Formats: sequence, structure tokens, C-alpha cells
Amino acid sequence: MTIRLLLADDQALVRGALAALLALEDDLEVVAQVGRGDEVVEAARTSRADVCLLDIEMPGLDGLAVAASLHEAGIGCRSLIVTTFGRPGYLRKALESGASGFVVKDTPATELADAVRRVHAGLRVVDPALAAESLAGAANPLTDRERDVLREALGGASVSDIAARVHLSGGTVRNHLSSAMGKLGGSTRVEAAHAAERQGWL
Amino acid sequence: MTIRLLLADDQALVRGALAALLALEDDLEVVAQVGRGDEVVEAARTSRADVCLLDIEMPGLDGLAVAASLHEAGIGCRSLIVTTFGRPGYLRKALESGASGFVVKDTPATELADAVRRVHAGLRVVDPALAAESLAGAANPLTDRERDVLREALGGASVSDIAARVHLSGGTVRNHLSSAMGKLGGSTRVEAAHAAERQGWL
DNA sequence: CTAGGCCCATGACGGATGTCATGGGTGACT
DNA sequence: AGTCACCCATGACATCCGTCATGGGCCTAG
Repeated sequence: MTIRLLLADDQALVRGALAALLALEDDLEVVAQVGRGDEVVEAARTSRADVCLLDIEMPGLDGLAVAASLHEAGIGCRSLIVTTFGRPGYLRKALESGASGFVVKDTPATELADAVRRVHAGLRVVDPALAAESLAGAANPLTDRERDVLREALGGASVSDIAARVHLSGGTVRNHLSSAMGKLGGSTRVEAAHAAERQGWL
Repeated sequence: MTIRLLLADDQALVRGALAALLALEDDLEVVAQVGRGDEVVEAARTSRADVCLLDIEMPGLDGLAVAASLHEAGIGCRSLIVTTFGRPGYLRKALESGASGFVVKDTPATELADAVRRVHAGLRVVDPALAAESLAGAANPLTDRERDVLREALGGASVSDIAARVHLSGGTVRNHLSSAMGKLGGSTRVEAAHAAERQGWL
């Protein structure tokens, strides 16, 4: 009895390489590969996958959102997040979304197969260092609007640009930004926005 | 007679996966793996590698810089850049650094082995789409100082912060920024900095 | 030698930005 | 009913930022 896997990663090379890596294990079988987040649920259903390996950054749909969709879909398919960025906030969001595991891409290759098996067995798999960081770090202190304006501020847009995109007055945008900067401890919108992103709070 | 390969990528999982993928080919053999740029030349020498697969973003030393070092070292080791970002400027810099190939990480996995063989045979391997973009796009129009200040501006630092880090007067920093913004077509230092980064000009 | 490009710096000006005080509206919880 | 947090908005103020003009020093190409 083999474990049926689905791989979701936007980089075809990484996807293929992971497939090759996992195919070395006798009890694992890659039954589907997709490069977009919005194709995962469909593919998981038709391929009857047991475990989905999900990258976070994908076109179409966020890996974390995919995990939530899979959870809701009610297929018996568990999800394991495999991502580049070990942002504390991502872990929290992943587990809230119903993901069963969270692995960073710089963990040794030999541990991946074990992680997959543990997830399939119904256990939770979490990067220990990241878990500690996540417990230590506080929860997201930002309000919805603060997140909105910070997201727009990331690219260096001016206040009026942001205001136009969020349909707010310029003054209101500056208030939200100022408030966010107070919480995040930066002296510039962009600094604050980057700080928020590093925490996975965007 | 097999082709001896060295893999350099900071993400252990990707490194291992690529190793598994390439090990499927009979004529290829992975003889070394490193996770830092500054360990490549040493490892290439002792392992007598024929071809190095280099990621660009690595701690210690830039993949492009590694390619240059390998070229200068005079070992018979060619380098193939394997990277996430298809910035036009990266291709140019890679070829100037003496790299023999440039592959983006979202090319199909099946093509990687061929790329390696072509590089080993002394041929140049370039992503066609990227080559076209690189030919169309102009060369880096930024001066040294403009690059310096833009690099610092990326994170959203204030003018005085940048001035302190680059050991310049605040006014001079603003002049360089203004000049760069004129060339890059943004209305904010951060916009301009991001534009420059997208082109691989930083 | 001269022209041109890059570098550094200063001063000035208008507009953008960050901060603060203030006020009104909503919904949640006690 | 009252409190509190969040939302939106406005006005005012000091500072920061982007732009422009100007000038001097350095180097290279003509």
C-alpha cells in the first residue's frame, strides 16, 4: 500500500526534482503535479491523493488558502506546506488553515519522506526551530486596514496612490500607516511594511 | 565516462531533490554539494567536478561571483546558473562572469540534464525567452553611486540613514536618488529601487 | 588642453510624509 | 447604557523628500 502524493510548486524544476527525490522511496508515489494553486483541489480529487505538498508562493491561489480549501473539501487529503520562507506568521496561519505539516526548504532532503509519512499517519509535523519562534512571537497586532495599506506601501507607492487603490482619503491612509509604524517600530512606511512581511503579517 | 557535477544551492531540500533528479541519468554523477557560495571553488577543486550548478542567491558569495571565481581559478570546471529569477541583467552578468549556461527554475525538469550535457560539451545554454528580453533591454544605465544608494533605499531607509551607511552627505544622496529615479521612471525612491532590482541592475 | 562624465556638496523651494488632536460612525462585549 | 476598539475623515504642523541650479574636484577621451 503506497502513499499517493500531489506536488504543487510553481517552479517546474523544483517540482520535478522533488518528484525524483520522493520516487526513491518505495512506499511513496507521486500521482499528480501542478504549478498553480487554483488547480490543486481539482487535481487532488481526480488523482485521489493522500497527501499534498504545497508551496506557499504560487500563482492563482496561495498555498495557505489551498490548504484551507483542501480541508473544507472533505476529501481525505492532508496537506504539508513546503516553503522557502520560515516566517513565524506563516506557520500559525498554516495550522489554522488545517494544514497537517510545515517544512522549510532548507531542511535536509532525507527528512522529507519521513515528514510525508508522519503527515499521512495523521500526525502533525512542524519545524522545531520555527515552532519555538512562533510561540515566542506575539500574534498579529495589525488591524485589517493597516494590513491593506501596508501591502500597498510595500512597493514604494505614494500616499495618494495607496489612497486611490484602497478607496480612502489620503489623510486616513496616513493615519493607518502612522499607527502601523508605531506597532512595528519603523520610521518609514516601507520599513514598517517590510517588518510586517518578515513576520508573515501582511 | 560520466560527467561529474557539483550542486550549490542554499536550500538543502532543493539541493537534495536536484541530486535525485540528476542521478536518474546514467551519464551524470553528483560528486559534491554545498550550501554556501564561498565553499564552491574549494569543493570543485577537491571533487574534480566537470560542471557546477549554481544558484544565484546564496550566503557567503553570490552565484554570479562564484562563476567568475571558477572561471579565474582555471580548473576545467564550467558553470551553469540555475536560478529562480529570470532578470535580464542577471543573464548578462552571468555570461560576462564566464558562466556557460543560464537556466530558470521553472523550465521543465526533463531539460536540465540536457542543459548540463551541453554545457559540459562546451556549448552555451541560455533560456531563449530570457535571451530575447536581454537583447531587447538596454544595458545598465546606472552609475556606481546610484546603485549604492538604491540598494540601501530598497528596505525603505530614510535619506539620512542611507547617507550614514554610504558615508555621504544627505543632499548628495538625494541627488543620486533623484537622478536614478529619472532614469528608472518612478516617483519614489523605493519604486525606483524595485524597478532596478527587477532588471537585475542593483 | 579641453570637453564631458561622474562624484561630492550646498542652498532653496514646493510638495509629500509622519504625527497629533479631534470628531463622528459602527459593531461587540459588559 | 456605557465602554471600547476599529473605521473614516479633517486640519495643522514640523520634517522629510524630490527637484533644480550651481560649483568644485577628478579622470578619461579627443
